[in-house]
Amino acid sequence: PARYPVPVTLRLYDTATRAVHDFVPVAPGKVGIYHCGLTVQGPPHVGHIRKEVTFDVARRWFEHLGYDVTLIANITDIDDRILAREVDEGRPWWSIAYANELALHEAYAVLGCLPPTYEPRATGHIPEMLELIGQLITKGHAYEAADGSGDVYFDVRSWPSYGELSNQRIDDMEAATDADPRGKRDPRDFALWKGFKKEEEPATAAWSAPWGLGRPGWHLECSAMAGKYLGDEFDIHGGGLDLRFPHHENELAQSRAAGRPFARMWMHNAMVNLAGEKMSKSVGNTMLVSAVVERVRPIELRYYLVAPHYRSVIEFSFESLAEAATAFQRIEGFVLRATEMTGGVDPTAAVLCAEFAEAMDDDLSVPAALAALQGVLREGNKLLADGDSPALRGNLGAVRRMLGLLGLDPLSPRWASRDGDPALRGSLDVLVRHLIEQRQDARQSKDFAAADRVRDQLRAAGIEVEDTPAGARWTVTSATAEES
RNA sequence: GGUGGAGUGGCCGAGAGGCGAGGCAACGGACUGCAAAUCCGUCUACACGGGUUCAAAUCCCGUCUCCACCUCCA
Repeated sequence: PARYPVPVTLRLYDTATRAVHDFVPVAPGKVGIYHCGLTVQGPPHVGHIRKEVTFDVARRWFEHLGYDVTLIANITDIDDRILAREVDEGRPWWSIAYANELALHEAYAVLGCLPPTYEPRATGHIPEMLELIGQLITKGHAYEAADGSGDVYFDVRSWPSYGELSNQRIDDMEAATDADPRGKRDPRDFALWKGFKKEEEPATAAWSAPWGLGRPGWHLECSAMAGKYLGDEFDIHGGGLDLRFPHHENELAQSRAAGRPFARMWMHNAMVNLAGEKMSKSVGNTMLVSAVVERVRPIELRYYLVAPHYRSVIEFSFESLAEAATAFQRIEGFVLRATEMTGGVDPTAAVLCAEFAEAMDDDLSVPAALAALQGVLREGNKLLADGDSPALRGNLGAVRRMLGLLGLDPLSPRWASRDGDPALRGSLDVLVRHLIEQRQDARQSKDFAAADRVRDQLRAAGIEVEDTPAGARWTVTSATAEES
């Protein structure tokens, strides 16, 4: 439940003004966030999922601050590329879109992202889009194409502040579309509605409109859906930085031209690069989420994506990914050992570390927040040597609280598959304990060769034994390899 | 041509005028039968050339390199 009023502590970078501002919500205690989901022309890659993870962390922090969060992420399930794939794949475009939508949901779940409040599909919002186009035509900001194609364009020259988001002037832009005027008044005018081309496109991809059969333009979809679920004015519009222009610029122009104030601020995450270039389908250098999670555990991939600041470019490599996994294992190791020692704590009851909160309030500075976590963790590791104690419980709770806010608590039910079936694990524990006792006896009688033999046998089976002040503990180290 | 962003120690990755984030790796020490884990310590960096200042990785000028956007892109 939201606390009212929520004190303003959060500062966020706004792409439109290129500065950090205090976050002041449209409605007290509430925050509405819209971020552009996926054009479901293929399964999600690491770059796509970085965006999901970024907004998932933002959402968790807003909720922590007491805001009632409405998070909307759309699914663009109709566009040129999806239609083009119908021919390639030999099945209907809508089937391809849906399959990729399911793959996106799978990736959300695998990476521990909370589902959005709602995930509207473009094809389900044609009436809202037609209404918006109608308003724009009435106000003189949109027109039907002169070539009889049935297209409707936004008239950029009619909107003086066009370019405000990306800080560009129309006359400075490269007019790449000059070669193909398509009945436009200005080459930079963009399509709100695309007339149906019956000889090239399936009939299932056409809707009727006052301007004839057709389908919506990409930019329009987001304006219509954001307006429907968040209102004419809402708090944050997000997405990948590559969408700033033209997509977000166009959304902003058409929404404001229709008389809607639209997003108060814009939040963009930086790209994931691969081999020095933005990961993207057109470049052909994508790394699918499904492929990466065969190499590292999903929680480790999440750590890799969350740990740098969201506005810093990530240069993807398996080397740096492996390093992140090692770094995370140190954190996880403490949580696991301290939980064994204390019998577990309730992280929601823990006090949140002030440095962590300050870092997160400062434009979601996860790197500084993790540094704060490391300090608490180091203290916890010292306490661990002395056995169970209220202080250790405090540190464990604090660490898990911080991790939970980043979606990285290894004991969250979300990651429960880590140790496999609990019943199987119980059976395994009986057997491993038996071997550990044998080793213990051998050590007692100083037969270290025999003791080491037991340890080596277990290691060969993928089980690592460590001696602690409280006795030996074991962990499965090759779990991921065996599962896949 | 236009609009933004970045170049930090072996690596990853923060910071943004003075007090050296953090992690990984390496090395030394403690602990251990030996390990593992952990703790303590070591390794003193900011692309280059000028300038401002008592003081510059941080500000200014110039140069080089890289990335993103101006075409579908998270």
